[in-house]
Amino acid sequence: MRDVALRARVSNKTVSNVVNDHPHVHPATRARVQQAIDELGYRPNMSARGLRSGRTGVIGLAVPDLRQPYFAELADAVLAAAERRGLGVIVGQVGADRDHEIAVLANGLRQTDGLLFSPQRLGTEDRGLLDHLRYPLVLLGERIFGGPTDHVTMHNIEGARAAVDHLLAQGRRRIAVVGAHPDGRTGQLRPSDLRIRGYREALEAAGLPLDPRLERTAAPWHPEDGADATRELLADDVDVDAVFAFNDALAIGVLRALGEAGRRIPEDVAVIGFDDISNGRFTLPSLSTVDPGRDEIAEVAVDMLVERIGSGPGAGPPPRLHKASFRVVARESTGAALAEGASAW
Amino acid sequence: MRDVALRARVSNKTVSNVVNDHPHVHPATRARVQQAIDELGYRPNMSARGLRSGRTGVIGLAVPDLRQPYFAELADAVLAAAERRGLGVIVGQVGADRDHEIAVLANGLRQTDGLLFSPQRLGTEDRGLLDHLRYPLVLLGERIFGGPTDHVTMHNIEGARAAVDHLLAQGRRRIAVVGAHPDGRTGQLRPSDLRIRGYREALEAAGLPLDPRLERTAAPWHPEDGADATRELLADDVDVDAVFAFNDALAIGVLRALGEAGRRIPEDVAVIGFDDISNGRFTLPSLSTVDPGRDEIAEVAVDMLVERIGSGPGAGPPPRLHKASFRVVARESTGAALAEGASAW
DNA sequence: CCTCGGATGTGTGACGTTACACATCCGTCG
DNA sequence: CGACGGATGTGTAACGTCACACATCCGAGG
Repeated sequence: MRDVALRARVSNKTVSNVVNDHPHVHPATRARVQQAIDELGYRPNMSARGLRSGRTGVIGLAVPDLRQPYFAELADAVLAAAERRGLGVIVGQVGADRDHEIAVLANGLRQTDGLLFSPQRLGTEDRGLLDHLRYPLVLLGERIFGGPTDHVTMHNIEGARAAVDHLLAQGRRRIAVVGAHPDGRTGQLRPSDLRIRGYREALEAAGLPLDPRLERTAAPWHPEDGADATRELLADDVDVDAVFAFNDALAIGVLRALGEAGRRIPEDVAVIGFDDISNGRFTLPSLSTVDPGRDEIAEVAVDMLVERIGSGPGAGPPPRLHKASFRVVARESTGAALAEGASAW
Repeated sequence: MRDVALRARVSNKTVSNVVNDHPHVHPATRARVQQAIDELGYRPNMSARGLRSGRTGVIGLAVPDLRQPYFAELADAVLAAAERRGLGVIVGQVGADRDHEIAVLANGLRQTDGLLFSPQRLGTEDRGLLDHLRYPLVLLGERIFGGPTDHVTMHNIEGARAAVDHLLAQGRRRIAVVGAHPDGRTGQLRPSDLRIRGYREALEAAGLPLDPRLERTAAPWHPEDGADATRELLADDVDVDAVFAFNDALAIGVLRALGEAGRRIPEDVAVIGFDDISNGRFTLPSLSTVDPGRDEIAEVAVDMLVERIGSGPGAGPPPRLHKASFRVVARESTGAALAEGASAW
């Protein structure tokens, strides 16, 4: 910077002013400085800027695993949202490791101004960990409620209910779910707990009985788990004309297991998932699903984080909870051939 | 840091020595300093460290789009490899935008020590752009050859040839490809050009004729493009008993289009893809493919970049080209029911 | 008993940037 | 015509860390 200043015959503060688009720089001076910058190939040193300003211009995103399409697409959305705001994103993979999650929470990600964190193992019972953070944090996903931080989530109950309503509207009456989890400790509010609640609400509202044999557990939510659960469902000889899988990865496994068993989709069994991963468009048949508002989640989460970073520790508004809007995406697997029907919220 | 030093009754520098595990610190002193660190909750300021050392401990990874499973899985592998070396990774999505790629190349990613870059639009003809970089760069993928930088790639020709050999070994004789590109400018060596070369070599080695009607173009390589190309192939009434799709995303579309047309897989038509994305395990039928050695690519690329960062500009070994080892993964879509047969290279 | 050298620890300054307080210039207004 | 104020530009001092050159201590060997 000093070299640029000497070459342009100005002080280095003026160079700084030019680089940062400060006002009160004469156009001629600005041009001279810019030329010197170009000639010398000067580029500001981000570490020094970070040291001086206390900001790095980089945020962290901690997700369990990018190989899960949902998180890859979430990362995509967050990266895009951050780039629009001139921020870099350091991505960290935490895995499904509770200790690793605690470590990330304790330290944040190095070199970042704040963290977007989508925990998979930590739950409501760990909310105490959030009390004395040294950096701005915005939580994504369902696993911690009522903590002292901002939280962006989706309409799990309502989305699940809309998915089941969609199946009911197609005349289905024996609707199974795949992806339930055994009851956890009190206060656990996992996505599976919420989604099964939406399922039960929808059935009850329709005056249909609940049948425990229709509620199948599956964990983790990978395709093979959905396939296994479906094979067991069929082996138990339960009467079933539709399956609501708690995410699209499970649903892909459900499609596969039904296909193996010779069931026609959607004629014999309709299938709907949750997440709207892009792959669902290309399964055979294409997969109906619930779009949980991923882009909105990313936008809002980055906005909240930026605001927290800007307002400094302690200050700023009280913790907020934002639920993104969702819609049912009807495709072939529920017999809604081409209609991308929407059930907005 | 000064607070820690005062509390532990040592100098600044000794705190630094403790933090950095330098030798020549008395165990008792180390313990006292560590206690002060814990009591004060001191955490080193990475910006200052970066300013002082000239390193940030963060590398950049620029990929076209994380929604493409191949790149999501590549990112996963790179993140894991970087974490093992104590490095952070700033991920940038460049899209399929030539100007954006040039901009990334010109500037690197902010706040990073070096860049792993997987270009999608830049080609051999742009190699001049690499001549005067201000930062260490390692290229991933096929699109630039013979430039002045390290380059990690896969065995495109050999992998494609092995895929076709696998089909030939199953007795297939009318093998189509999906994913060719129209001839580009001279010197273009796109993956499609290389993979089609492997295809032709395999056929010629087997004494089979080349049939232009069997070589179908498709771009970009998304599932719908594979489905479209397959529909056209079938509409043209070409005799075909196997399809080699140039990546797994295309192959998923191929499976779909064949299914729509009532062709049985693999009885009527065998299908093999390329990339070994994890989703291929869960299609119906499961997808045979070529594992291009993604983990090896990530490991080697990060190693090379770390080495370049360490050796400073200009120094270090001459540009290297590393080709990862590959293997054919035989699954149901080529009739190899359960065997995860390997054809190592 | 002295010297020497390894182990241990210290002070100072500089990395590149920006904020602060301050100078200077020039046109305008009373 | 003098004073005032906005526009424009300057010097200096930090931000937190680590490297350098340098002290000091202590035990071993001559």
